[in-house]
Parts: sequence; C-alpha cells; structure tokens
Amino acid sequence: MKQENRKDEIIHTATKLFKKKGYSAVTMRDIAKSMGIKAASLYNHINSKQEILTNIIISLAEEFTDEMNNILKSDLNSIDKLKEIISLHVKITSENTNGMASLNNDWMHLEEKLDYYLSLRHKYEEDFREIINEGISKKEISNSNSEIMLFSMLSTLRSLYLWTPNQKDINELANSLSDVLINGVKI
Amino acid sequence: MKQENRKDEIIHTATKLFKKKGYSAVTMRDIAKSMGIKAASLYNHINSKQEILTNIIISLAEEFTDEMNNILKSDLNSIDKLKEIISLHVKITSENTNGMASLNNDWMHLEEKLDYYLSLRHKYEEDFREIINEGISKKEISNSNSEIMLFSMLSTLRSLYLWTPNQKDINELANSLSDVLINGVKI
DNA sequence: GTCTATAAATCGATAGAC
DNA sequence: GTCTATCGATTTATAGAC
Repeated sequence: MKQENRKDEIIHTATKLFKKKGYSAVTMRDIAKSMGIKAASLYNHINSKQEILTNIIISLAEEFTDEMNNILKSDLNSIDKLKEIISLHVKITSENTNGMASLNNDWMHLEEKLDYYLSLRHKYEEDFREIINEGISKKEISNSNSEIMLFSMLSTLRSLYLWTPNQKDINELANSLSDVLINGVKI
Repeated sequence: MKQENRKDEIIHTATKLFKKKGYSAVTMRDIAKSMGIKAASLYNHINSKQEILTNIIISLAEEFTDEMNNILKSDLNSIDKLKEIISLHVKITSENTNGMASLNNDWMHLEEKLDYYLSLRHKYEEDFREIINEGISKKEISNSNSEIMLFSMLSTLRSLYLWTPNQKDINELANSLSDVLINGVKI
C-alpha cells in the first residue's frame, strides 16, 4: 500500500462517503468526523470541497482516456478490442470502486472542470463507437443497432462499481463479463 | 394528457430537477421558481421535500413489482419472460424517464419508506434471478455465470433513462434491446 | 392559494490561538 | 496541524396577512 499523505487521506475518506450519499449530501463535517478531526482542519490540506470532487473524477476520467488510446493504437481485431475495454473497466473499478460512483453520479457538480470532463467523456464514447462500427464493417460484429450495443455495454461497465466491490479474481470476472456481453445469454 | 392537480404539478417539476442535479442538490426554492411561485406556497400542497421523493420512488417501485408478478404468473418460456422484463423497463422508462433517475440514484435519501423500498427491490432481483436460473436448468439459457447475466441485464435496463429520452418507437427499442441482451454483439 | 417575513438549523469556509 | 469560535449564506419549514 502506497503511503498516504493527509490530502490523499481526505480524498480517500470523502470518496467513501460520496459513494454512500452522493457529493451534495456529504458535508465537510461528515468527512472530518470520519477522520476523527474537526472540519476546519481539513482546510489545511485542501482548498475546497469542490477540489476533492475534481480530484476524484478527473484522475479517473484521464485514466480511462489514456488506456482507451492504447487500445485504439493496438492491432487487435474488434472483438478483442472490446474485451480489452471490458478488462479496463473491471481493473479501474476494482482499484477504485468508490471513485467510480462519483464519476458516474456526481460529475454534474463539477464547476471549473465540468467542460473538460465532458470533452473526455465524449471522446471516450466516440472511440468506443468507432470500434463497434469498425467491427460491423469487418463482419466481426453483428449488424444490428450499433447505438444499442454501445450503450448496453457501456451501461453495464459503468455500473460495475455497484455489484463488484468484493470480487476476488478480476481476471475471471472480466472473462465471464466478456462472455455475457459478447455472446449474450441464449444457449 | 391526464389533468394535473397542483400536487402532481409539483412532483412533476421536482422530478425533472432531481434528474439534473439529484435530490440533495435541488432546493424547495428551485422547484418553486421553476413553477413561477414562492417556496412557501409549495407547502399548501405537500408536507415536505421528503414526501415528494417518496412519491416519485415508491410509485415506480410498486409498478415494477406488480408487473413482475404478472410475468411470473405467465406460462411463457424463460427467454420470453426476459423479453417481457425488457419491454417492461422500456415502457416504464419511456413513461417516466426523469423519475427513473430518482429511483436509481436517490433511493438512499428515503427516510420512513427506505426499508419498504429495499424490500421491493430485493424481491424484484430475486424474481429476476429465478427466471434466469429456471432458464438455465431448462436449457433455454446459457449455463455461464448467472449472477453476471442478471446484473448485466439489470444494469442496462436501469440505465435506460440516460439514453432513451427521445425514443420514438418503443416497441422497436424493446426488440433491438432484446436482441442485443439475449444474443450479444458477436456475429 | 400565494404572498412576505422569519424561525431554527446547517452549510462551506475563515481567523486566530495553541 | 488541529483546535474553538464564528461569519455569512443557505436550507427546510412555519406563521400569518391578503
């Protein structure tokens, strides 16, 4: 475990609380109490509540962006690129389950960094869409509604934080999830 | 369009705002302003902010519960039961897109009705799980990880409110969605 | 049924002692 | 680096005039 300085400790504590109740319902007093100190003491390490949220969300969004770029650069076929995306979501979610809740549910409370976040998200979805459409034109992916395939997969991957907090083997999870998302449930 | 009394109008307005920012970030002044009146006037029609949230969430949860009971009672095979569940989510989401946001993201802010909501949700997931397991034992559904199939489908269905607000033909959406969820994306 | 006015509590954030 | 004390703004909700 990496050594946590006081600022990281605040962010880590806040992330846990944000998952339970959402950014708006968590007070600086809640965060402080959870750390055994007073709210005023938090301000020796962070400048504002908003700074905490920005830190949680932007670092995750940039991580997704970087990894998506690696997948795009690879010479995998479309199905294997999808499997890589699935593994990426499983990995990041397992490393920061609580943070994924803020990324999904509290991004609209970003202030200065809102537009930047939206641009990263838009680019990510565009890249995902391109992989699917490339797969369709190369006859690797079924030629049905590509938008529904995109948002169905994305919805499941974005919801991983809700039901995989105690997952042991993340490789097995990624494999099973790939099986279900790519082959469906029918025999 | 059914005639809306003042209380329904308040709930309708609040539901729209709750989707945008979440229950905790929306104030009674926001709701009133959006209706062109003052916050104090709201209290002539509703007793509290909490009552608005309870009304939104419990009515939706009970609708899902009732319809799931009908599906369970039917003599459809497992795949067709799954298709009925998919149609149910598409229908309810198209009728109350904004309310689905509260159902998904703000249920933890329920107070007196929280336990009741949790019991309905638990029962719904149990019924869904039973349909999948029955399909597996009858060789209608693939014998892979049933929990992953359950939560993958449920995640997609619960996220419908995010990307289907302007859907025209809900029958076609339900059919395409069934195709993707049941048959996957592979050719 | 809506208004103004305000109560009582709580919010994020700061000042200054230690 | 944490504390007490507090500011100023904002919250839900109520009282009472119209």
